[in-house]
Amino acid sequence: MKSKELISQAALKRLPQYLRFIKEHNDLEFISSTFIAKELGLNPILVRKDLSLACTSEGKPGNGFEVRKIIIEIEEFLGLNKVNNAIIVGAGKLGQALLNYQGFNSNLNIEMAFDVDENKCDNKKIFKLEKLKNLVQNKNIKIGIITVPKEEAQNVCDIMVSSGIMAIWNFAPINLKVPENISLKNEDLTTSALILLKDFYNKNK
Amino acid sequence: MKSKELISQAALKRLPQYLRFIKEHNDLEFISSTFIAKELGLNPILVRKDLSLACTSEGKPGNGFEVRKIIIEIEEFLGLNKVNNAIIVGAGKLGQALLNYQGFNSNLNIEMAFDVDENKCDNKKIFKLEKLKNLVQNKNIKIGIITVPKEEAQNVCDIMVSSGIMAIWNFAPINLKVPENISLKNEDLTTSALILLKDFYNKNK
DNA sequence: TAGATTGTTAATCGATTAACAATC
DNA sequence: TAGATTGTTAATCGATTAACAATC
Repeated sequence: MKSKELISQAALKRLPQYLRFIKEHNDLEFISSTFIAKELGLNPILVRKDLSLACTSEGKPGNGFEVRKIIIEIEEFLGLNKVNNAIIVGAGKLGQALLNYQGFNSNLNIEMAFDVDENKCDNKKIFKLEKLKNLVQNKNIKIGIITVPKEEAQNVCDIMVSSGIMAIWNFAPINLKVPENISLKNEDLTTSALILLKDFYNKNK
Repeated sequence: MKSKELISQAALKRLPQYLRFIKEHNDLEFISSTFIAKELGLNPILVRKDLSLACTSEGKPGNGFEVRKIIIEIEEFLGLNKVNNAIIVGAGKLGQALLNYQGFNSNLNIEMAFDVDENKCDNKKIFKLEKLKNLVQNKNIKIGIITVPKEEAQNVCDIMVSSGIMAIWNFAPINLKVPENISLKNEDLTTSALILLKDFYNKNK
């Protein structure tokens, strides 16, 4: 088995895009990097490079990659076949949107939701925040999602960390402080909107 | 006025982070790149470089940057003082979350929401999708947000483009096709979650 | 003046692309 | 065989970091 370098953040963002595209063409037996690249507006060499990092099977010169195989291999590489149990704190609109989100390929399973107000949402059971530590530890959950207002985010984050949560997906617009062994991903909607607007202004000036 | 190179995507993502941090310290008269960098876990030279791209005023050797001034200049650079009117299509939970989101510094103003079902949300007026083109053109709105299921996303996107929308913020997990003069920002929650999970597994293996 | 910090120029690093021989 | 595509090695490009003289 060839030893693999650590994949870059950039490549990691492209892989789900490839996967989506390849799955849309699962009627084909083979798919080439040329084709993928052209449709997604990327460089074919880049696509090959990325695929070589994620896949164990190799492409067939002249034909491309075996569709059936690389779908499985990319999914395997991205960990899409594992179920990851998570909790969410903050049962406002955004929290509920994530609770109901169909997009997570059963890869991320939000098992429980917490809020200071346990009646926030009518169609799901919401637990009081105080119960978090106990439940998280009993169920051995390692992933936490923060969808509370920014004023409460650091506090919630600290509670999560002290309860054994090791990966935090933060939707509050604030720079959270976490120990460095904790994985943190900020989903900063404000910044995203800003990037879009900037691009828009650049194109139209 | 010194001519500025086009700012990189990476720098553009850091600037809001700086801004947030600097604003938290608006009791100071001066703030140094050293201090900002240390607190945010970045390289001070990088911070200086980024600030030099966004700000017109220069730092004072030995002291740093004038807090009052660079807050204004970064906001100006990021366009945070402009109000950008937008529409949203898809009034489900995620759409409602965005409609109610307090985080957009009044920078992004979602003026109207559309859905196939005009009774989707009780506390806001939702317009029928058919009315989009007329309303968007009358109000001269250039920014559209897509929060519909992925099956409908491309159709909604096409309607937006043909109505004059020039910048699209897409929350559906699908690769939309848009003409190249249109700005498109995909907010792919699935991919985000995946990046977090990957990092988590890397750290804990 | 000494200490801190600046902005600039050059060096390094990593990611993307080009060139090309090998293979189906 | 000819055409298409592969994976690898080397070149390029862009972003980050280092070195350092200038300034408060």
